[in-house]
Amino acid sequence: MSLAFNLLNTTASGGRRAEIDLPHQTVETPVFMPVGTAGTVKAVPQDVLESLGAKIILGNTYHLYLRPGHEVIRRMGGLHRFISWPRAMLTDSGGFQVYSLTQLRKVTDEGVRFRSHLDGSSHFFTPEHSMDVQIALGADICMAFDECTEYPADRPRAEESLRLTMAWARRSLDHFRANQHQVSWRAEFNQKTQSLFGIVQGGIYHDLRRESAERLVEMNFDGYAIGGLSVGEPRELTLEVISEVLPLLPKDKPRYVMGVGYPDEIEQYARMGVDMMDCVLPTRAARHALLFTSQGRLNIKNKQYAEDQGPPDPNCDCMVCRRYSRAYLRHLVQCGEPLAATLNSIHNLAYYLGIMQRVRADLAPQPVTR
RNA sequence: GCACAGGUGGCCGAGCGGUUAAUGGCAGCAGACUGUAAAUCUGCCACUCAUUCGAGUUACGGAGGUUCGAAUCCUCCCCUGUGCA
Repeated sequence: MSLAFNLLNTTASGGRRAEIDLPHQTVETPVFMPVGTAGTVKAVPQDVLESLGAKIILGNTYHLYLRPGHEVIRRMGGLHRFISWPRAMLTDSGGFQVYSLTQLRKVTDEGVRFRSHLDGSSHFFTPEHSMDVQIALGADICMAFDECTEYPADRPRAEESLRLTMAWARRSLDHFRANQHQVSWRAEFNQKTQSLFGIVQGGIYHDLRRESAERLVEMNFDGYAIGGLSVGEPRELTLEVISEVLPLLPKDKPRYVMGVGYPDEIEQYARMGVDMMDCVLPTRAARHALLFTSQGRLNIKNKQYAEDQGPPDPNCDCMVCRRYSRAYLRHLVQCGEPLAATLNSIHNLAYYLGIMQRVRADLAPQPVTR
């Protein structure tokens, strides 16, 4: 008893409008999930996230295990309570770190040995360990421990990576099923527990992707993610892989494309039938002074905005655009003021969440006309 | 007034006879960021000409001098800091 997926409408082009009932929140999809790796969506307070309409955010197993430690978080009542986030959460498994910390880890069949990027200490992650940490954290959705395959990966490399991810998916699922009853909030939510998603890998090879999807579906996860994308491959390939994999996934379960994307990408994928997406881009770009607007990219630190009294995006009614000028935002960036990161992040998240809201409206069941 | 220590490109600061248009850092200008080792990284940053390779000009407080060659050595002057009067 973990998750209920209520499909409300499907369009001809494959787009889906649905609701995912999670213990902490009902999430309307397609949904964009802001990334809060270390227990914070960087620079944005939780109450602001709520007012922006964010219904589900991410946390990261690897980072929170290292600091403050999953046992600390367990003792603090779980991640929701620890960071004071009442809505839904999803934790990534650490699989992406197998990819991104390539200089700091060693992969074996058994698991991955990481050297901490914080202090160099050694830590061994297995699928079982990732599940234990994620159960301690207590997010509504957990992710199987995978290896995010890099790009480019030649055929033998993609096969080997897939073999590993599939074996780890099995182990993740078995360990998760055996231990999911331990989640701290189970009694509070009518015996509901966490959900576990499997992750499709296979690089850019369609048959590997297909094999991956089929094997995961057989294992019967609560939802399915497409991973290993947005790791440097051309956009057309990303699109190709998503198009190839989506039809292979069960229609009655959530589909999640991990780590995407630019504003036009998330809109495109959502209209194709992707239910969930997450990306660091809106928040990272914001901290680096790049705003996404209805008129395109806006590098707010550019000199040309020094005396621009207009709002960052004239077509945006977010709390930042309603109140502050481009000139002021640029000034904050120039001064290195922390508020720059906060305001820029709020706008970018508002923009991303706004895109999803529009797409959801478009995908909603239309009133019958006759 | 005397004694030390100094005056280097927008700022700070290396260099102390030749591979120096001058190391670094900051500021400035621009670009990149896709399940966050990222409030990070990359490029440019004297002037003029050239699309590129490049060419030329002016530069290390000022003026002289020594030397094949000076930001670097010498002389005088100006200025700054500290100490003593």
